[in-house]
This record gives sequence, structure tokens and C-alpha cells, in this order.
Amino acid sequence: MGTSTVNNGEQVDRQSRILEAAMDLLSRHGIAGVSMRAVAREAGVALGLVNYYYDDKTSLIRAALRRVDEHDLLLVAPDPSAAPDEQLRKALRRIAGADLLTTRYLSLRLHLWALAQADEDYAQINAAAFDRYIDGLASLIANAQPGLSWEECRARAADIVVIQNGMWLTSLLGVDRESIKRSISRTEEIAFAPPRDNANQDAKLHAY
Amino acid sequence: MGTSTVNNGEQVDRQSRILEAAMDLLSRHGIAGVSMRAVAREAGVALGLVNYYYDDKTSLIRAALRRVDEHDLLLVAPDPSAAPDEQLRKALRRIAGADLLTTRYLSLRLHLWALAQADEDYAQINAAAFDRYIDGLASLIANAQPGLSWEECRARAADIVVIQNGMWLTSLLGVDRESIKRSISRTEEIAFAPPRDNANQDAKLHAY
DNA sequence: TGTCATCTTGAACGATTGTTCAAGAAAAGT
DNA sequence: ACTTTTCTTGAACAATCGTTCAAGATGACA
Repeated sequence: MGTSTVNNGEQVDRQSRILEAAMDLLSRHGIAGVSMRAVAREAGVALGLVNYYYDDKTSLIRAALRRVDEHDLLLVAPDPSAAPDEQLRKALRRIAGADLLTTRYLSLRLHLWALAQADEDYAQINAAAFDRYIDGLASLIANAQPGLSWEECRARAADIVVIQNGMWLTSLLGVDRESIKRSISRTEEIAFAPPRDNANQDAKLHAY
Repeated sequence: MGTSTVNNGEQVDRQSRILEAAMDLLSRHGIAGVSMRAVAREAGVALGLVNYYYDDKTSLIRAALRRVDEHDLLLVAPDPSAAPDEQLRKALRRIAGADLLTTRYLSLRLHLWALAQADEDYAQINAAAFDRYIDGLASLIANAQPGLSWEECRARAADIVVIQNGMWLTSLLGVDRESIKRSISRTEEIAFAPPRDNANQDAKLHAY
């Protein structure tokens, strides 16, 4: 593994290997660990090549951010092969899937959020993806529960996202898996709750 | 504001002004914006003084981390002047307080989490504080609901923390305040729920 | 083969980083 | 008054950073 251009099947496409390396470093060591040289070393390419495919360091990070956002959107993508309520249930349970709850992914998400908080440019990309995610989730709810208004679907999606973000974040801190499972069913309760009386709109529920 | 040693009332204690400056920069520009020179400039002191009070950059960040953790613990501190269930309710509602939901605090928390994820040293401090927070919350629950076992209190505290972390995180992304209010009452429902039948221990609740 | 566009390399640049340190100012102790 | 400790400064150091660029390698097409 050194100078050859086509070694195994995945040796090609250095550009995506560079992006992968950047995401790897970001998830493991934070933004401080993502230097152009470290990315090049991790990807097994020369320093100049990183700047060849990505003009800036910021555009490299931007690409990583877009990649993760794209991945997140797939979680709430419609799946025509399943019934509406099954689509919704699957989407909600995917959050606790083994591929999602890996430290690599969660840590990557956390660092990207932190970057978005510090940089206006990243923040806009992030906010747009966040909106689309809520929209996707609200659509799944609308399909599964035709009796709900669109605003009610958006509101439920927002509530669910709060819990999902909490699960993602808290998983990194090492909360036990039982709590995650209970949180998952809590999102299902929100999603599948019957339409409520509109007169009693404030959030207080009196009985449990 | 220049060479004087005692200007206004808060001119003294340069050490804590340095720490404050570091936390300010961290919350606004992330870890990349926290250089020793930037901290010195923000605090209005010379560069060398930062290294005089804090040996390392890491020990400066560590001090900031401990400070925030300390602040978080106060949120679940017992308050002898109120009834147990009122203590619990107040603690749960404090999360949505105006001082907590500021961008400055939330962003600071987020960046510290990200740092803890990248650095083993910070991670331990963070994990310990997280444990103490859950313990404090579980104690409030135990006092308000004497019929619950300690494990049940810990479990409920863990579930509540998931939602609270979700609120903190999602607030930064700009979720609407109505969703926050609903999430708050969701934490209250968890905390004040009557003891459940122990035989049915898995998380599925059949009716809403 | 020769020509061209694309890909890849690593040296080099200036800027910024964390840290050290000699020197001095301020305060406290005698 | 003098001595000693504590606080404060900014210059200096080596290291690393992001970026640029001339040069070469590779592949496509004639």
C-alpha cells in the first residue's frame, strides 16, 4: 500500500477518501485535530491534493457537513414498500439502530453542531437541513395519521426531534440503553397519539 | 481602561476575568477562537498573565468546564425552603428559564461537550458531572415521590435528562418555544407519574 | 507517437499558535 | 527604610497552521 494507483477496490476516488478522512478525524479529535496535513496523512495522499479537491479548509468541512445532513435526511425518507404507519414506526426506531448510535457518528454530529454554532456559514446549512428533517418527519406523521392538520404534524415532529436530539447527545455521555428504549417509545406515543381536543391547546396534561 | 489596577468594582481579580473571557470566546467562536492571545485581549491583560494563572491552555479549558458543570449542578440542588414536590417542579422548569436558554450558555455547553468528546481528560470531568446531575435529579424525585425505589428514580432521572439535553441542543437550532414548553411538561409527567406495575417493566405503554 | 487535460507531489511562504522567560511593577512583610 | 513575595508585561522561541505553486506523473485522445 504505497504508490500504486489502483490497489484494491476502494483505492480509487481519492476525493471521497479525503472527505472520509476528514470526517474520521473530526469525529475522533474534534476540529482541532482536522488539519490539512492530518487529513492528507489519514487519507494517504499528499498535502497538495487536499487543496486540489477542496479549495479551502472551510469547503472541506462544508462538504462533510452536507454529507452528514444528507445521511440524516435518509432517516425520514418515505419508503413506498411499507404501509404509512409502518414507515413512521421504522423511522422512529431507526434512531436507536446500531449504525446510528456509534460513537463515530454521534461524535461527528456533535462536532458539526458545534462548528455550526461558531460559524454563520455552517449554521445556515445546518438550519436548512434541520428544517428538511422536521418536514420529512412531519410528512411521515401526516401520512400515517390523515386526520391531523399539517401544523399539528409539524408540532409533533418538533417534539419528537427534541427527544431524538436528546438521545443522540445523551448516548455520548453513556446513558444506559434502557433509557434510550423508553425514549424511543415516547417518540412513538407522540407520533401515534390520537388527535387532541383543540380547545385544550396549552401543553398541560392533567392526568397521566 | 488601560493601566490602572483598580478601576471600577470589577477590575480586580484578573484571574476570573481571564476565565470569563475564555468562556465568552468559547461560546461565541468555538475552540478555534480561543487562543491565549485572544483570551488575553478579551480580558484586557497581557499574554503572559494567562499562562501565569493557568499553566496550560488545557487547564484553562478545564477550569471553564468545571465552572459550567458547577453551575449545572445548582439546577438540581435541594432547596429546604420549599416542599419536595415543589422543589422538583421548580427544578424541571428552570431548564426553560431565560438565563438558561441564552445562546451564550447553550453554545458554551455544546462546545464543552464537543471538547469532552475529543479529549479523554475533559471526558472524565464531564462524565462525573453528568453522574452527579442525574443523582441530584433522582434525589429530588425520591423526595417528592417517597413510594419509588431508588433505581426507579434513577431511571426516571435518566429519561428526563434525555429530554432536557434535547431541549438544550434543539434550542440552538431554533425550535419554537411552544415545543420547549411541551417538552417541559413531558419531563414533569415522567417525574410525577405514579409508581408503575413492576411486572410490566418493558417500556411499552399501550394507551395514551 | 505526440498533445493535451487531469491528477498528484512536496517544498516553500507568511501567519498564527502555545509556551517560556527575563525584567519590571505592586504589594506585603519586616 | 529595605527585603521578599506576588503580580504583570511583552519580546522571543520553536512548532504548526492554511495556502500557493512549480514540477512531474498519469491517462485520454489524436
